[in-house]
Amino acid sequence: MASQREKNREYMLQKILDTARAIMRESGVAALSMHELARRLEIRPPSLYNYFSGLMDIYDAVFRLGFNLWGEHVLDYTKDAQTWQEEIRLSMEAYMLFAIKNPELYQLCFERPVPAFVPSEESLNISRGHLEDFYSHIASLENVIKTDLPPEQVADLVIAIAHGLTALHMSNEPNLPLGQGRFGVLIPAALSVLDKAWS
Amino acid sequence: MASQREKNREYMLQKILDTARAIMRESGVAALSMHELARRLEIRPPSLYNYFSGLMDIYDAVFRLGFNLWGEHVLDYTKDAQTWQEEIRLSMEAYMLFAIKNPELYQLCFERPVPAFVPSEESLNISRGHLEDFYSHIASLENVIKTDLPPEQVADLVIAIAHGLTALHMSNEPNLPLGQGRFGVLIPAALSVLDKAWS
DNA sequence: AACTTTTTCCTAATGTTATTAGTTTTAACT
DNA sequence: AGTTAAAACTAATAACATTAGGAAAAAGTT
Repeated sequence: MASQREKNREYMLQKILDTARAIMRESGVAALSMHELARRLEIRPPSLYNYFSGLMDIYDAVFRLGFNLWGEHVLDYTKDAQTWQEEIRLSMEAYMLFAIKNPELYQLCFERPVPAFVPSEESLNISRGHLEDFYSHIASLENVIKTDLPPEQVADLVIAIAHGLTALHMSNEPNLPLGQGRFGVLIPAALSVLDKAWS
Repeated sequence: MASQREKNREYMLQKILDTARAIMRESGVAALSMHELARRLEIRPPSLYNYFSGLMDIYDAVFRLGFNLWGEHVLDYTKDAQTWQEEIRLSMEAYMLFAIKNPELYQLCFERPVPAFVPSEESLNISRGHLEDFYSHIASLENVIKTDLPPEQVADLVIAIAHGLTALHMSNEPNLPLGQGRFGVLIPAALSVLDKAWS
Protein backbone atom coordinates (compact mmCIF):
# COMPACT_ATOMS: atom_id res chain seq x y z
CA MET A 1 0.00 0.00 0.00
CA ALA A 2 2.55 2.56 -1.18
CA SER A 3 0.93 5.93 -1.66
CA GLN A 4 1.17 7.75 -4.96
CA ARG A 5 3.64 10.14 -3.35
CA GLU A 6 5.87 7.28 -2.28
CA LYS A 7 5.71 5.74 -5.74
CA ASN A 8 6.61 9.02 -7.44
CA ARG A 9 9.52 9.46 -5.06
CA GLU A 10 10.80 5.93 -5.68
CA TYR A 11 10.55 6.47 -9.41
CA MET A 12 12.51 9.74 -9.28
CA LEU A 13 15.17 8.28 -6.96
CA GLN A 14 15.65 5.44 -9.42
CA LYS A 15 15.83 7.84 -12.35
CA ILE A 16 18.46 9.94 -10.59
CA LEU A 17 20.64 6.92 -9.78
CA ASP A 18 20.32 5.52 -13.31
CA THR A 19 21.28 8.87 -14.80
CA ALA A 20 24.17 9.22 -12.37
CA ARG A 21 25.51 5.82 -13.42
CA ALA A 22 25.14 6.76 -17.08
CA ILE A 23 27.17 9.93 -16.58
CA MET A 24 29.88 8.08 -14.65
CA ARG A 25 30.08 5.39 -17.29
CA GLU A 26 30.24 7.83 -20.18
CA SER A 27 32.54 10.46 -18.77
CA GLY A 28 34.22 8.85 -15.80
CA VAL A 29 33.15 8.43 -12.20
CA ALA A 30 34.47 11.86 -11.27
CA ALA A 31 32.51 13.61 -14.02
CA LEU A 32 29.31 13.32 -12.04
CA SER A 33 28.02 16.75 -11.09
CA MET A 34 24.76 18.15 -9.82
CA HIS A 35 24.62 20.42 -12.85
CA GLU A 36 25.03 17.67 -15.43
CA LEU A 37 22.63 15.45 -13.56
CA ALA A 38 20.02 18.23 -13.43
CA ARG A 39 20.61 19.03 -17.09
CA ARG A 40 19.81 15.47 -18.16
CA LEU A 41 16.81 15.19 -15.88
CA GLU A 42 15.57 18.58 -17.12
CA ILE A 43 15.32 20.11 -13.68
CA ARG A 44 17.34 22.77 -11.84
CA PRO A 45 20.26 21.61 -9.66
CA PRO A 46 18.71 22.62 -6.32
CA SER A 47 15.75 20.32 -6.95
CA LEU A 48 18.07 17.35 -6.54
CA TYR A 49 18.40 18.26 -2.88
CA ASN A 50 14.85 17.07 -2.37
CA TYR A 51 16.14 13.55 -2.98
CA PHE A 52 19.74 13.53 -1.83
CA SER A 53 21.57 15.64 0.70
CA GLY A 54 24.35 16.42 -1.79
CA LEU A 55 26.65 15.07 -4.45
CA MET A 56 28.51 12.82 -2.03
CA ASP A 57 25.23 11.33 -0.89
CA ILE A 58 24.54 10.32 -4.49
CA TYR A 59 27.98 8.72 -4.74
CA ASP A 60 27.22 6.89 -1.52
CA ALA A 61 23.94 5.54 -2.88
CA VAL A 62 25.68 4.28 -6.04
CA PHE A 63 28.43 2.81 -3.89
CA ARG A 64 25.85 0.86 -1.88
CA LEU A 65 24.09 -0.25 -5.05
CA GLY A 66 27.44 -1.40 -6.42
CA PHE A 67 28.25 -3.58 -3.44
CA ASN A 68 24.80 -5.09 -3.39
CA LEU A 69 25.11 -6.05 -7.06
CA TRP A 70 28.64 -7.29 -6.37
CA GLY A 71 27.38 -9.59 -3.66
CA GLU A 72 24.76 -11.16 -5.91
CA HIS A 73 27.21 -11.40 -8.78
CA VAL A 74 29.87 -13.29 -6.83
CA LEU A 75 27.37 -15.61 -5.21
CA ASP A 76 25.94 -16.51 -8.58
CA TYR A 77 29.22 -16.77 -10.45
CA THR A 78 30.95 -19.06 -7.95
CA LYS A 79 28.00 -21.23 -7.05
CA ASP A 80 29.04 -24.33 -9.04
CA ALA A 81 32.64 -24.57 -7.81
CA GLN A 82 33.66 -28.14 -7.00
CA THR A 83 37.32 -27.84 -5.93
CA TRP A 84 39.30 -25.16 -4.13
CA GLN A 85 41.12 -24.39 -7.38
CA GLU A 86 37.82 -23.80 -9.11
CA GLU A 87 36.57 -21.75 -6.18
CA ILE A 88 39.57 -19.44 -6.39
CA ARG A 89 39.53 -19.26 -10.18
CA LEU A 90 35.86 -18.33 -10.23
CA SER A 91 36.38 -15.76 -7.48
CA MET A 92 39.11 -14.06 -9.48
CA GLU A 93 37.11 -14.22 -12.68
CA ALA A 94 34.07 -12.82 -10.89
CA TYR A 95 36.12 -9.87 -9.68
CA MET A 96 37.46 -9.01 -13.12
CA LEU A 97 34.18 -9.69 -14.86
CA PHE A 98 32.32 -7.36 -12.53
CA ALA A 99 34.84 -4.63 -13.32
CA ILE A 100 34.48 -5.17 -17.07
CA LYS A 101 30.68 -5.22 -16.98
CA ASN A 102 30.25 -2.36 -14.51
CA PRO A 103 33.31 -0.16 -14.78
CA GLU A 104 31.64 2.75 -13.02
CA LEU A 105 30.65 0.58 -10.05
CA TYR A 106 34.04 -1.13 -9.95
CA GLN A 107 35.89 2.15 -9.88
CA LEU A 108 33.66 3.66 -7.23
CA CYS A 109 33.63 0.54 -5.01
CA PHE A 110 37.15 -0.81 -5.40
CA GLU A 111 39.30 2.12 -6.40
CA ARG A 112 39.23 5.69 -5.15
CA PRO A 113 38.53 7.81 -8.20
CA VAL A 114 36.77 10.61 -6.26
CA PRO A 115 38.99 11.54 -3.36
CA ALA A 116 36.36 13.79 -1.78
CA PHE A 117 33.99 10.86 -1.52
CA VAL A 118 34.32 8.80 1.64
CA PRO A 119 31.75 6.02 1.95
CA SER A 120 29.43 6.31 4.94
CA GLU A 121 29.71 3.85 7.83
CA GLU A 122 26.53 2.16 6.71
CA SER A 123 27.94 1.63 3.22
CA LEU A 124 31.27 0.43 4.55
CA ASN A 125 29.49 -2.14 6.67
CA ILE A 126 27.94 -3.63 3.56
CA SER A 127 31.38 -3.99 1.98
CA ARG A 128 32.79 -5.43 5.20
CA GLY A 129 30.04 -7.99 5.19
CA HIS A 130 31.06 -9.27 1.77
CA LEU A 131 34.68 -9.54 2.91
CA GLU A 132 33.59 -11.62 5.90
CA ASP A 133 31.65 -13.90 3.58
CA PHE A 134 34.75 -14.48 1.48
CA TYR A 135 36.85 -15.13 4.59
CA SER A 136 34.53 -17.84 5.87
CA HIS A 137 34.27 -19.30 2.39
CA ILE A 138 38.04 -19.72 2.24
CA ALA A 139 38.15 -20.88 5.85
CA SER A 140 35.88 -23.77 4.89
CA LEU A 141 38.59 -24.90 2.45
CA GLU A 142 41.27 -24.93 5.16
CA ASN A 143 41.75 -28.68 5.12
CA VAL A 144 42.02 -29.10 1.36
CA ILE A 145 44.45 -26.25 0.64
CA LYS A 146 47.94 -27.46 1.55
CA THR A 147 49.64 -24.44 3.03
CA ASP A 148 50.92 -23.15 6.36
CA LEU A 149 49.19 -19.82 5.81
CA PRO A 150 46.19 -19.06 8.01
CA PRO A 151 42.98 -18.92 5.96
CA GLU A 152 42.66 -15.12 6.28
CA GLN A 153 46.04 -14.75 4.61
CA VAL A 154 45.06 -17.17 1.87
CA ALA A 155 41.97 -15.06 1.28
CA ASP A 156 43.89 -11.78 1.37
CA LEU A 157 46.48 -13.08 -1.07
CA VAL A 158 43.78 -14.16 -3.49
CA ILE A 159 42.07 -10.78 -3.12
CA ALA A 160 45.34 -8.97 -3.75
CA ILE A 161 46.10 -10.97 -6.89
CA ALA A 162 42.58 -10.54 -8.23
CA HIS A 163 42.69 -6.84 -7.48
CA GLY A 164 46.12 -6.36 -9.02
CA LEU A 165 45.20 -8.15 -12.22
CA THR A 166 41.88 -6.34 -12.47
CA ALA A 167 43.22 -2.88 -11.69
CA LEU A 168 45.89 -3.24 -14.36
CA HIS A 169 43.46 -4.77 -16.85
CA MET A 170 41.08 -1.84 -16.33
CA SER A 171 43.75 0.80 -16.67
CA ASN A 172 45.23 -0.79 -19.79
CA GLU A 173 42.52 -2.56 -21.77
CA PRO A 174 39.18 -2.01 -20.06
CA ASN A 175 37.24 -2.95 -23.18
CA LEU A 176 38.71 -6.40 -23.70
CA PRO A 177 36.56 -9.26 -22.38
CA LEU A 178 37.49 -11.68 -19.62
CA GLY A 179 40.54 -13.75 -20.51
CA GLN A 180 41.96 -11.35 -23.06
CA GLY A 181 44.60 -8.65 -22.95
CA ARG A 182 47.89 -8.26 -21.21
CA PHE A 183 46.52 -8.83 -17.70
CA GLY A 184 43.19 -10.43 -18.49
CA VAL A 185 45.07 -13.43 -19.78
CA LEU A 186 46.93 -13.97 -16.53
CA ILE A 187 44.21 -15.45 -14.31
CA PRO A 188 45.03 -19.02 -15.42
CA ALA A 189 48.73 -18.29 -14.91
CA ALA A 190 48.08 -17.03 -11.39
CA LEU A 191 45.91 -20.03 -10.67
CA SER A 192 48.51 -22.45 -11.94
CA VAL A 193 51.04 -20.89 -9.58
CA LEU A 194 48.70 -21.25 -6.60
CA ASP A 195 47.82 -24.79 -7.62
CA LYS A 196 51.46 -25.85 -7.80
CA ALA A 197 52.21 -24.23 -4.47
CA TRP A 198 49.20 -25.44 -2.50
CA SER A 199 48.28 -28.86 -3.89
CA MET B 1 76.76 30.03 -16.29
CA ALA B 2 73.14 30.32 -15.27
CA SER B 3 72.00 33.92 -15.11
CA GLN B 4 70.42 35.32 -11.98
CA ARG B 5 67.06 35.21 -13.70
CA GLU B 6 67.44 31.51 -14.47
CA LYS B 7 68.51 30.79 -10.90
CA ASN B 8 65.52 32.64 -9.45
CA ARG B 9 63.23 30.77 -11.77
CA GLU B 10 64.69 27.40 -10.84
CA TYR B 11 64.36 28.23 -7.18
CA MET B 12 60.71 29.20 -7.52
CA LEU B 13 59.88 26.15 -9.65
CA GLN B 14 61.39 23.95 -6.95
CA LYS B 15 59.51 25.76 -4.22
CA ILE B 16 56.22 25.32 -6.08
CA LEU B 17 56.75 21.60 -6.60
CA ASP B 18 57.82 21.06 -2.98
CA THR B 19 54.77 22.92 -1.72
CA ALA B 20 52.53 21.00 -4.12
CA ARG B 21 53.86 17.72 -2.77
CA ALA B 22 53.35 18.91 0.81
CA ILE B 23 49.71 19.75 0.11
CA MET B 24 49.11 16.41 -1.60
CA ARG B 25 50.73 14.53 1.23
CA GLU B 26 48.83 16.38 3.94
CA SER B 27 45.40 16.59 2.39
CA GLY B 28 45.40 14.05 -0.42
CA VAL B 29 46.58 14.22 -4.00
CA ALA B 30 43.30 15.72 -5.15
CA ALA B 31 43.40 18.52 -2.60
CA LEU B 32 45.99 20.38 -4.63
CA SER B 33 44.58 23.69 -5.86
CA MET B 34 46.01 26.86 -7.30
CA HIS B 35 44.43 28.80 -4.46
CA GLU B 36 45.96 26.71 -1.65
CA LEU B 37 49.30 26.65 -3.42
CA ALA B 38 49.28 30.44 -3.83
CA ARG B 39 48.19 30.87 -0.21
CA ARG B 40 51.17 28.92 1.07
CA LEU B 41 53.61 30.63 -1.26
CA GLU B 42 52.14 34.03 -0.32
CA ILE B 43 51.37 35.03 -3.86
CA ARG B 44 48.14 35.44 -5.84
CA PRO B 45 46.89 32.43 -7.86
CA PRO B 46 47.43 34.00 -11.30
CA SER B 47 51.13 34.39 -10.56
CA LEU B 48 51.52 30.63 -10.69
CA TYR B 49 50.80 30.79 -14.40
CA ASN B 50 54.20 32.33 -14.89
CA TYR B 51 55.67 28.96 -14.00
CA PHE B 52 53.11 26.38 -15.06
CA SER B 53 50.42 26.47 -17.69
CA GLY B 54 47.80 25.29 -15.20
CA LEU B 55 46.96 22.91 -12.39
CA MET B 56 47.26 19.85 -14.61
CA ASP B 57 50.71 20.96 -15.68
CA ILE B 58 51.76 20.96 -12.03
CA TYR B 59 50.37 17.46 -11.59
CA ASP B 60 52.31 16.43 -14.68
CA ALA B 61 55.56 17.83 -13.28
CA VAL B 62 55.06 15.95 -10.01
CA PHE B 63 54.16 12.82 -11.97
CA ARG B 64 57.44 13.06 -13.89
CA LEU B 65 59.36 13.72 -10.70
CA GLY B 66 57.71 10.69 -9.15
CA PHE B 67 58.72 8.34 -11.93
CA ASN B 68 62.26 9.63 -11.96
CA LEU B 69 62.56 9.00 -8.22
CA TRP B 70 60.89 5.62 -8.71
CA GLY B 71 63.49 4.63 -11.27
CA GLU B 72 66.40 5.51 -8.99
CA HIS B 73 64.70 3.86 -6.02
CA VAL B 74 64.15 0.51 -7.74
CA LEU B 75 67.61 0.44 -9.24
CA ASP B 76 69.17 1.06 -5.87
CA TYR B 77 66.91 -1.25 -3.88
CA THR B 78 67.33 -4.28 -6.13
CA LYS B 79 71.01 -3.87 -6.95
CA ASP B 80 72.32 -6.64 -4.67
CA ALA B 81 69.95 -9.41 -5.77
CA GLN B 82 71.71 -12.74 -6.26
CA THR B 83 68.91 -15.13 -7.23
CA TRP B 84 65.69 -14.73 -9.19
CA GLN B 85 63.74 -15.19 -5.95
CA GLU B 86 65.64 -12.34 -4.39
CA GLU B 87 65.23 -10.26 -7.52
CA ILE B 88 61.45 -10.65 -7.38
CA ARG B 89 61.22 -10.19 -3.63
CA LEU B 90 63.23 -6.98 -3.77
CA SER B 91 61.16 -5.72 -6.70
CA MET B 92 57.94 -6.24 -4.77
CA GLU B 93 59.40 -4.71 -1.63
CA ALA B 94 60.66 -1.75 -3.61
CA TYR B 95 57.19 -1.15 -4.99
CA MET B 96 55.50 -1.19 -1.59
CA LEU B 97 58.29 0.72 0.11
CA PHE B 98 58.10 3.50 -2.46
CA ALA B 99 54.37 3.79 -1.81
CA ILE B 100 54.87 3.94 1.96
CA LYS B 101 57.64 6.51 1.77
CA ASN B 102 56.07 8.68 -0.94
CA PRO B 103 52.32 8.14 -0.75
CA GLU B 104 51.58 11.25 -2.79
CA LEU B 105 53.89 10.15 -5.60
CA TYR B 106 52.64 6.57 -5.47
CA GLN B 107 49.03 7.64 -5.76
CA LEU B 108 49.70 10.07 -8.56
CA CYS B 109 51.94 7.70 -10.54
CA PHE B 110 50.31 4.32 -9.95
CA GLU B 111 46.71 5.02 -9.11
CA ARG B 112 44.32 7.53 -10.62
CA PRO B 113 43.28 9.78 -7.77
CA VAL B 114 42.68 12.84 -9.96
CA PRO B 115 40.52 11.77 -12.88
CA ALA B 116 40.90 15.08 -14.69
CA PHE B 117 44.66 14.60 -14.80
CA VAL B 118 45.96 12.65 -17.78
CA PRO B 119 49.75 12.41 -17.95
CA SER B 120 51.32 13.99 -21.01
CA GLU B 121 52.90 11.82 -23.69
CA GLU B 122 56.33 12.87 -22.53
CA SER B 123 55.57 11.79 -18.98
CA LEU B 124 54.03 8.52 -20.13
CA ASN B 125 57.16 7.74 -22.08
CA ILE B 126 59.22 7.97 -18.92
CA SER B 127 56.93 5.47 -17.21
CA ARG B 128 57.00 3.20 -20.25
CA GLY B 129 60.77 3.26 -20.12
CA HIS B 130 60.79 1.89 -16.58
CA LEU B 131 58.41 -0.89 -17.60
CA GLU B 132 60.72 -1.86 -20.43
CA ASP B 133 63.63 -1.97 -18.01
CA PHE B 134 61.73 -4.36 -15.77
CA TYR B 135 60.77 -6.53 -18.75
CA SER B 136 64.35 -6.96 -19.88
CA HIS B 137 65.44 -7.56 -16.31
CA ILE B 138 63.01 -10.47 -16.02
CA ALA B 139 63.87 -11.65 -19.51
CA SER B 140 67.46 -12.08 -18.38
CA LEU B 141 66.23 -14.58 -15.79
CA GLU B 142 64.40 -16.68 -18.39
CA ASN B 143 66.66 -19.70 -18.03
CA VAL B 144 66.63 -19.87 -14.24
CA ILE B 145 62.88 -19.48 -13.68
CA LYS B 146 61.25 -22.84 -14.38
CA THR B 147 57.96 -21.97 -16.05
CA ASP B 148 56.23 -22.19 -19.41
CA LEU B 149 55.16 -18.56 -19.21
CA PRO B 150 56.88 -16.10 -21.54
CA PRO B 151 59.04 -13.61 -19.64
CA GLU B 152 56.64 -10.71 -20.28
CA GLN B 153 53.89 -12.65 -18.54
CA VAL B 154 56.17 -13.49 -15.65
CA ALA B 155 56.93 -9.79 -15.31
CA ASP B 156 53.27 -8.78 -15.61
CA LEU B 157 52.23 -11.31 -12.99
CA VAL B 158 54.85 -10.02 -10.59
CA ILE B 159 53.74 -6.45 -11.28
CA ALA B 160 50.11 -7.37 -10.69
CA ILE B 161 50.86 -9.08 -7.38
CA ALA B 162 53.05 -6.22 -6.19
CA HIS B 163 50.43 -3.70 -7.24
CA GLY B 164 47.58 -5.62 -5.62
CA LEU B 165 49.37 -6.01 -2.31
CA THR B 166 50.50 -2.39 -2.31
CA ALA B 167 47.17 -0.90 -3.32
CA LEU B 168 45.41 -2.79 -0.57
CA HIS B 169 48.12 -2.01 1.97
CA MET B 170 47.83 1.69 1.14
CA SER B 171 44.07 1.78 1.37
CA ASN B 172 44.00 -0.14 4.64
CA GLU B 173 47.10 0.61 6.68
CA PRO B 174 49.20 3.18 4.82
CA ASN B 175 51.14 4.09 7.96
CA LEU B 176 52.46 0.65 8.79
CA PRO B 177 56.03 -0.02 7.64
CA LEU B 178 57.11 -2.62 5.12
CA GLY B 179 56.35 -6.14 6.28
CA GLN B 180 53.56 -5.20 8.67
CA GLY B 181 49.79 -5.09 8.43
CA ARG B 182 47.19 -7.22 6.73
CA PHE B 183 48.72 -6.96 3.26
CA GLY B 184 52.20 -5.74 4.07
CA VAL B 185 52.87 -9.09 5.66
CA LEU B 186 52.02 -11.03 2.50
CA ILE B 187 55.07 -10.38 0.33
CA PRO B 188 56.93 -13.42 1.75
CA ALA B 189 53.76 -15.49 1.30
CA ALA B 190 53.48 -14.43 -2.33
CA LEU B 191 57.14 -15.13 -2.89
CA SER B 192 56.91 -18.57 -1.33
CA VAL B 193 54.08 -19.40 -3.73
CA LEU B 194 56.12 -18.26 -6.73
CA ASP B 195 59.18 -20.10 -5.46
CA LYS B 196 57.29 -23.37 -5.07
CA ALA B 197 55.74 -22.98 -8.50
CA TRP B 198 58.81 -21.94 -10.46
CA SER B 199 61.80 -23.65 -8.80
C1' DA C 1 74.80 55.14 -11.19
C1' DA C 2 71.10 55.79 -14.43
C1' DC C 3 68.46 53.70 -18.02
C1' DT C 4 66.10 49.97 -20.41
C1' DT C 5 63.84 45.81 -20.69
C1' DT C 6 62.17 41.62 -19.28
C1' DT C 7 60.19 39.09 -15.81
C1' DT C 8 57.09 38.69 -12.18
C1' DC C 9 53.29 39.96 -9.79
C1' DC C 10 48.98 42.12 -9.17
C1' DT C 11 43.88 43.46 -9.71
C1' DA C 12 39.73 42.69 -12.11
C1' DA C 13 36.79 39.81 -14.47
C1' DT C 14 34.50 35.39 -16.41
C1' DG C 15 32.56 31.05 -16.04
C1' DT C 16 32.13 26.78 -13.50
C1' DT C 17 30.82 24.31 -9.45
C1' DA C 18 28.09 22.88 -4.81
C1' DT C 19 25.07 24.42 -1.76
C1' DT C 20 21.48 27.25 1.10
C1' DA C 21 17.43 30.23 1.78
C1' DG C 22 13.13 31.50 0.67
C1' DT C 23 9.15 31.34 -2.41
C1' DT C 24 5.98 29.57 -5.75
C1' DT C 25 3.90 25.90 -8.06
C1' DT C 26 2.15 21.36 -8.38
C1' DA C 27 -0.26 17.54 -7.26
C1' DA C 28 -1.68 14.28 -3.88
C1' DC C 29 -4.88 13.59 -0.22
C1' DT C 30 -9.32 14.72 2.25
C1' DA D 1 -13.38 21.88 -4.21
C1' DG D 2 -10.35 22.88 -0.59
C1' DT D 3 -6.21 21.80 2.16
C1' DT D 4 -1.65 20.59 2.65
C1' DA D 5 2.62 18.62 1.87
C1' DA D 6 5.93 17.76 -1.53
C1' DA D 7 8.67 19.29 -5.20
C1' DA D 8 9.93 22.58 -8.13
C1' DC D 9 11.77 27.21 -8.86
C1' DT D 10 14.78 31.82 -8.48
C1' DA D 11 18.35 34.23 -6.26
C1' DA D 12 22.43 34.36 -3.81
C1' DT D 13 27.03 32.86 -1.68
C1' DA D 14 31.44 30.95 -1.70
C1' DA D 15 35.20 28.16 -3.71
C1' DC D 16 37.61 27.19 -7.73
C1' DA D 17 40.57 27.65 -12.55
C1' DT D 18 41.73 30.60 -15.76
C1' DT D 19 42.50 34.94 -18.85
C1' DA D 20 43.47 39.87 -19.84
C1' DG D 21 45.83 43.82 -19.08
C1' DG D 22 48.53 46.82 -16.36
C1' DA D 23 51.86 47.91 -12.33
C1' DA D 24 55.90 46.82 -9.84
C1' DA D 25 60.30 44.87 -9.35
C1' DA D 26 64.46 43.17 -10.44
C1' DA D 27 67.84 41.89 -13.72
C1' DG D 28 70.77 43.24 -17.50
C1' DT D 29 73.05 47.16 -20.00
C1' DT D 30 75.25 51.45 -20.89
